Amino acid sequence: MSLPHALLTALVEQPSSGSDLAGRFDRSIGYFWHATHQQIYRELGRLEEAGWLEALPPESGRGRKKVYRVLPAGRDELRRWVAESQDPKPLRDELMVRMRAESVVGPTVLGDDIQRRLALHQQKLALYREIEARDFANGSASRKAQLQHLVLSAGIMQETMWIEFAEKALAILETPEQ
Amino acid sequence: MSLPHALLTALVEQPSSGSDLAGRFDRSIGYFWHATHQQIYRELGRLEEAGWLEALPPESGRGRKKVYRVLPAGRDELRRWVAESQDPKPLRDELMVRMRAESVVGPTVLGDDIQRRLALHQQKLALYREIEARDFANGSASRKAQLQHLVLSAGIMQETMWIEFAEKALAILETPEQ
DNA sequence: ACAACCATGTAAGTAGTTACATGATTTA
DNA sequence: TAAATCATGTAACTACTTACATGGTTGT
Repeated sequence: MSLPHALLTALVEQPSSGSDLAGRFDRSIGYFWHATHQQIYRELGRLEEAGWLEALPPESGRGRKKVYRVLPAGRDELRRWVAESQDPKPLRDELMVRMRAESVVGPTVLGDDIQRRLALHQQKLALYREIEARDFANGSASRKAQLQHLVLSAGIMQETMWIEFAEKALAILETPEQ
Repeated sequence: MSLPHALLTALVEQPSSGSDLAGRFDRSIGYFWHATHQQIYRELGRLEEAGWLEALPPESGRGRKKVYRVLPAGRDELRRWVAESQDPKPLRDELMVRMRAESVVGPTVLGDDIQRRLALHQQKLALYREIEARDFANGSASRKAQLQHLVLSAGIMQETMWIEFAEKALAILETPEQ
């Protein structure tokens, strides 16, 4: 279960409010761990309850945002969790189910949807490459930068793979049956 | 939601009982869609309720296995679903969270676990290549065979990518800090 | 002051997980 | 005939999703 630890990580990097976090889970962190604002608020409550976070006193009278920061116990928990061994989660790839279904009840218009998604993945790849050029132009000196670059490059590899797959799929799906 | 359609696909390919399906979801189908026997039995009940499946009369007196086959309505539903457009599911990659956490609270022994998982992925890749050599040795003549080969090759690409990633990660994690 | 939006939250529902139960069949 | 295993199933729980609610803040 990673959501609490994804939040701890995000908050170690930068103390934030729920809505700040929701924003970050739509961008950088969200590229490898998605969460909605409902999940985030609920989990922040639990983490505070567990004594891993504290809410900073509402600053400058503006009674709106509730900014959290990670307590030492939370840092310890995060360090413990990172070192924990985990098995790879069982896969669930909806598209592969569709491909296999197509192969037994097809032909269908599955190709249309793959075409559409191909465009999405090309966009995402372009975005990742842009981030890479902006944030990791030089030779990634520190260990921290190297690890963060590696995470980004995993995203790039995945999008590249997806695009390759989609192109192969289209080649098969769009070839008229003999 | 793909489980019902994964089951329909599996049953179009081959009418089966719940436990047969559980076995197939540990092998071929399970390589891209995981399901436990509890999910399978529950869902078979729903699909029969919906009129998409029927249970064959228990054959030859052995009152044990309940074999299902797909009814025409189920085939129609499957064809409809394949052509439906879907957005890519938001990612949730636990390992990437761990990498990013390592980068802020590390160094930890994360490398040990990656080493262990690297071996698992190498095994899986070897298995996929074996299946490929056995089932798709010749030039994949029919459309059906081409699509099934493509699904398998997606698995091969993914495992290959994972191995590449793990090796890069280990190179960083095992370099002593300057 | 009114509308639009922002930040936080509640409620209800679904998919998937984990632990346990029951009867039927095979094996020692 | 007792033990082990197989096939089917129930129950309780957790994570995630979708839809809605409330009160505070900003802009006109």
